[in-house]
Amino acid sequence: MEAPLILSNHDLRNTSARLAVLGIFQKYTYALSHSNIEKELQKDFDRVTIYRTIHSFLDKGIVHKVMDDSESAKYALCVDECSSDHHHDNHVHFKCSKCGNSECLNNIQIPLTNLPSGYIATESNLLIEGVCKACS
Amino acid sequence: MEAPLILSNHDLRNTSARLAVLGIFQKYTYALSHSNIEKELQKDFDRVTIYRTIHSFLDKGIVHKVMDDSESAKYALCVDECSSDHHHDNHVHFKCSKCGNSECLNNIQIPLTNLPSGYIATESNLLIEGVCKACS
DNA sequence: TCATTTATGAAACTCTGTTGCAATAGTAAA
DNA sequence: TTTACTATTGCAACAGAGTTTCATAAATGA
Repeated sequence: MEAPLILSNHDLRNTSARLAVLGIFQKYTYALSHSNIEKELQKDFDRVTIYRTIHSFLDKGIVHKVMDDSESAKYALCVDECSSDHHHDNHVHFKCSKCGNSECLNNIQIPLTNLPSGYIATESNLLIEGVCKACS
Repeated sequence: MEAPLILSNHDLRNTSARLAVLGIFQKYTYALSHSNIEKELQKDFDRVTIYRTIHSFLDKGIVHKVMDDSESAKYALCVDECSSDHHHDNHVHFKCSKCGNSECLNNIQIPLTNLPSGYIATESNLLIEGVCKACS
């Protein structure tokens, strides 16, 4: 989908900062951190603007947070099922120990797990670490 | 096991900082962050000492890193199978969205996942979010 | 085009985590 | 017990991640 349409569909104004950041997310297949995005941007947006852009994307369900064991948070585009009400809640991510990139494996479902009694699951995230296709 | 014995078994000197931090890990059933530990300590150890203590515990396999979606890293005691060579590599953690605590579910194994061809898994971490027994 | 609302930039700040170095405490052996 | 060696600690300084406030600028709907 076109970036300006994605923004307006999610009730976000079409600003140059958002279009630029969204374009970067669309360009990469793996999860990006704030500093990844900052370096990739041509125009010099303020650090704070980038943080706020990421937060607005998170709020509206355009991107989701990717957990890996690196210091800082990473984000990746949601698949179509995500919305601001309800993030797609069964993510599998793969982090390559060689290149350090984290990819979403959208086609793979997390198998259900039997929790101890009294525990109620609402969301689950599986992070698999190893060597990715490009590095093996 | 007694704290001083745990330290010497893992080739770490018995210092007051390490005994104090290890005592805190033994006291709580859920994963702790650096700041959790700092607040909990009676005696005023230097921030850096606490960081280094956590790192030495990680190195020696006394604690492992717990991933959740919070800003800062959290750590929890390893089960007995861990060693400095080989961390137990199939962790399931449960994060409660009410109290915010992350527990290790040591009895639960992560089901195997079929990866796309070319991907090689060496480790996997499953984070389940929801409501814990104490909060439900 | 105008008024309103939302987004941006700048500065200042907090929190997390690291590094280098000198002083101190543990440990093993004499 | 004392010594000598090595590991650990505290301190200072730093780098990076992330947030808040507020005045200015840009987007949108009328």
